[in-house]
Parts: sequence; structure tokens; C-alpha cells
Amino acid sequence: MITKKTKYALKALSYLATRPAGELVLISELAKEESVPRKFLEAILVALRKGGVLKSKIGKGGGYMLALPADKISIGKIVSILEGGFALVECLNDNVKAVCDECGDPACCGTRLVMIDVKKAIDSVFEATSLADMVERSSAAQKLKQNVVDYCI
Amino acid sequence: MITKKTKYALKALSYLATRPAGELVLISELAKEESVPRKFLEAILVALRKGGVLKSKIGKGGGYMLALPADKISIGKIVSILEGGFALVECLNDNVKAVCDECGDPACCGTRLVMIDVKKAIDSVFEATSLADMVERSSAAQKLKQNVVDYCI
DNA sequence: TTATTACCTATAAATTCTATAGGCGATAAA
DNA sequence: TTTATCGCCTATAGAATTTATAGGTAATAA
Repeated sequence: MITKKTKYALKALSYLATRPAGELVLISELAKEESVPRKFLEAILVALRKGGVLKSKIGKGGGYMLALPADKISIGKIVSILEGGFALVECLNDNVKAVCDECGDPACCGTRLVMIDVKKAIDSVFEATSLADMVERSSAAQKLKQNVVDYCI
Repeated sequence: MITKKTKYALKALSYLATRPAGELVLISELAKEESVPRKFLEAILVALRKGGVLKSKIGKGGGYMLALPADKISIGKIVSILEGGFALVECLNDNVKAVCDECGDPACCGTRLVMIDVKKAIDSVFEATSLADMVERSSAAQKLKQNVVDYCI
């Protein structure tokens, strides 16, 4: 299960992706438009910046913008930054050497072996899907819905 | 991320899968052999029984056994019972009508649309893998390891 | 110099996960 | 019928994580 952190991040990034490239957006605007607690969002944005997904500028006229084009930012990258990876067991996440307490021997752990496959499956979707894809799919769904509504009227 | 509940369940079920079919195993034996807190395991086993994966017998000579052959029990089923599903967002889990607080319209939620694909990917692995597969892979890994050790000696 | 804005640290509140305790009810055997 | 066994149930405590807030700091532009 992804946490609110990640959900908020995806919302904020989606918002930024719909803005003209290079435009700086205030934290307060992001928080308001996407209904995310201001201070909580702050921490999320810092993480995304440190993760290389966002750029920021301090001071008057400052704000946040995407560090890359939206089609070069994978959903997997975003999730990784905020969740510390997306494996279903800790021992398969990046930069984790530690082994589960429950696990005698990682090499023979059945759970781990299965979760390796699961991680690969998740990974392939996450890497194949960009922020741009997500935004597009969302707006396509919205458009479709409006057409249906128009048709009904 | 799966919780310890699920990890413990997989360990206990693996243990049962290696026992002769129909043999009843005590909770205390499962707890001891798989190093799971006894009382915690109890609750897990009850959930698995209610989920149709285990059968139990009360009283002297009682215990637990698999309700189905191990190759008819999918990992997905087990995870579902203990985690309430394995979608990365609540709104995609079974029996959940509620929508995320963060989500205006589920039909157009970009996050949701992406997570549908992810859920499908996870599902395909989970449904394709049985408890028997997991146990076999684990013991194959163990065997391989011992051969390597033998070779070294 | 001043207003603005992101950045950082600390902490509190809420929720979920993990673990334990104790007694109840069913069962088999003596 | 009694007794020891064993799973079942409820309640609760402890721990960890997630979510949210507060307040001050440092950089920037006008």
C-alpha cells in the first residue's frame, strides 16, 4: 500500500506537469489546488527535489518546477523516493542490506523468492509509466466522462 | 509492503505444506518451529481458517492442517486474507467501496488508473504461484546451496 | 533593507502493527 | 463423568510508523 506521502506527491507532480515548462509554482498554490496540508507537502517536495525530480528557487518569484520533462519521470522513480522502494519485503529494496528478522537465510527464503518476481512485475509497470502518461490517462478519462455527460444532456 | 502477519502466515503454511497430508499440527509446534509468537500466530491461523485455507480440530489430538492441497492455494489468496487485498491503493481492494480522501473522482484519478495496471501485474504473479511452488523453490534453493557447500569442501 | 519564499528541526497527534493475557468451549481419553 | 488437551475469543498494552503542525533560518529579488 502506498502512503499519503506518495499520493500527495503524485498529485503535486501532476499539477506541475500541466503547467508551462519552466514556470515556478508556489508550495502554497500546490497545497491549495491539490488539497494537501501545506507543511506536509513541504517535506514531500524537498524529498522530490533531493531525488532529482524537482527543482526549486528560493525567494521572491521562487517556487517549484519539474527538473525533467514529465515523460522522463517514471512513476517508479517517484514511488521509490517517497516509499524507499516498492518491494513487498524490505530485503528487496535498494540500499537495504539488512535481512528480515523472520528470515533465516535470504537465499532460501520462499517468501523472498516469490517477492522477487512480484517486484519485477511491479517494476515493469512503474518503469513503463511516466508522469506524462499518468496525466494523459487522467485527462482522457475526464474528457470521456464529459462526453458521456454531454451525450446524456 | 507486506506485514509480519503475512510473513508469519507464509512460514506457518510452508511448514504445514511439508507435513504429510491430513496430519494435524499444534499451534505450539508451528510457533516453535517457525519462531513466531504463539498468541500472534493464533490470530493469524484463525484468519486463514476463516479464509478457507486451513482446517482445525479442537481438543486432544487437535491442531491445524491445510484445507486444500498446497498446489491449490495461491500466494495471492494468502496475502489477500491477511492484508485485505494487495492493491497499492485502498480503493482497488476487494469489498472496498470507499474512495480515498485524496481522490476527487475515482474514474479520473491518475494514481488509481496507474495502480490498476500495477494490481494486475501483481495479481498475475500471485495467482500463478502456489504455496507448493513457493515451498519447492525454497527447498530447491536450499539444495543448491548445500551442493555448493559440498563442492567447496 | 524588506518582503518573499523555500528549507530545516523538532514534536505532537493519529493510526496501524505487533504482541500478550486470560478465560471459554469443544474434544478425546481415562 | 471427569480430566487434560487444545483451539477460539475478547480485550488490551506496547511499539512503530504515518500524518500533521509549529516556528525559526537562510536565500533571493526588488
